[in-house]
Amino acid sequence: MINKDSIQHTSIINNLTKYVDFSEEELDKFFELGETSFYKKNQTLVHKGKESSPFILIKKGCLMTSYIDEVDFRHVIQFGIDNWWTGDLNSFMNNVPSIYSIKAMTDVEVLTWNKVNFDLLCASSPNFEKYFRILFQNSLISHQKRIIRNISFSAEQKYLTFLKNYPRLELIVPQKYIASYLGITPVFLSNLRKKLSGK
Amino acid sequence: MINKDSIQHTSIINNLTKYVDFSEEELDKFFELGETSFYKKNQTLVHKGKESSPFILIKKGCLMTSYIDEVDFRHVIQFGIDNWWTGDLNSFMNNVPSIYSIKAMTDVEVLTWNKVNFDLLCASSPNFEKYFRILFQNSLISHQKRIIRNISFSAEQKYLTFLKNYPRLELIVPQKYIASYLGITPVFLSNLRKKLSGK
DNA sequence: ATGAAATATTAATCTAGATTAATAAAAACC
DNA sequence: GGTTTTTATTAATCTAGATTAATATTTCAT
Repeated sequence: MINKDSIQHTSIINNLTKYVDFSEEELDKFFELGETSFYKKNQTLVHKGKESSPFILIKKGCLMTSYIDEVDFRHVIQFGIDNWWTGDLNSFMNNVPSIYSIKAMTDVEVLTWNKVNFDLLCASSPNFEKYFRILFQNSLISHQKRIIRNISFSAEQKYLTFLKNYPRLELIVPQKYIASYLGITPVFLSNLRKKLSGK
Repeated sequence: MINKDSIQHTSIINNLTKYVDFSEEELDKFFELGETSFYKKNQTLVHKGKESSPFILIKKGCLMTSYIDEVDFRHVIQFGIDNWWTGDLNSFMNNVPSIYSIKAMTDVEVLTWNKVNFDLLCASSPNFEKYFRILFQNSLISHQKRIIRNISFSAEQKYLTFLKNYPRLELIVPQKYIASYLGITPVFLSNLRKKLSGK
């Protein structure tokens, strides 16, 4: 049975089958257990300290995940775009309130799984365990690289790397959030940009 | 069949069965495919840019993973102790030379898997996929927390958090490596320690 | 135990990036 | 389309942490 949405789902399927050889039925199960929803730009999907986070696959658009500290200061920890997974993993897996806030930077369409459906999915075939193992593994590798950058790069190097890694995002996301992601102040990022543009 | 080493392996088994319900046979397979080796303090297990990294489970002792940059400057990215997994995941999974150097901080005993044996292990039972999925997932959660600390904590906060997270390590590991792990200079860490001791 | 090498401390100076505050430019709203 | 709100720029000042260099301490090899 071919899924009704299969045309829109092509790029997701390409992504899934990149590492694991899923059958038609498995793919159907995947979409069947996921729930599609839409959010408007600037809407908050997950509120810090309130509901637990679902596991989110972004179909279209851009989401921003941030940590809000004790003095209500926002620290951006991730941007996600088309085909990226996001969500507060800890909140999701252990059903505790999210420590992050997740907000739409553009209108977005997402597929989400709650813990129950995620467990059903994993239980339905070991291929999903494998897929998520590899997904987390790759994510871990890039998190390690980011830590190296944090420790050893200057603000300028971090910014240039960001531009390389997320070429589109500068046009979509307010600069102050990019500064926060890089761990620098918006004022300093503005100075940096001026300096770089004069080169 | 009870494994000969089973007494020494108790704490590893406790760790494995914490998240996944492994059978006796599965545990046997685990130890059968892993290779035990011993290293002396200060020995380098994995050389940056040379061999690919195995996947390493530390049975006893302390390993340090560091990234050596273009100008041969060392950036410590992880300490591992008893029961921790370590290794250059990317190098291991894709069979490319390690970008990290892994060095023994104490005499160590490790169990290692090469890619072939890791794949055999994962293929032998979906329980291993599940175990590694959860392992990577948890590791991801703590990497995210570390990124938040990197972005938002002062050197002092980072150091205090380090002491809480790794209470024993300060006595084992030269201070300059701890400074590197925190992303500060050894000189500044020394100043910090003096300031803190006077409180 | 003794000397050589590695590590840690201390003090002086310097700088990348923070902070504050005022102005300019963009977005958002009715 | 004008007004309010949010975001970005610019400039002046400040500080956490870096750098350099000299001294003290610890570790290691013989």
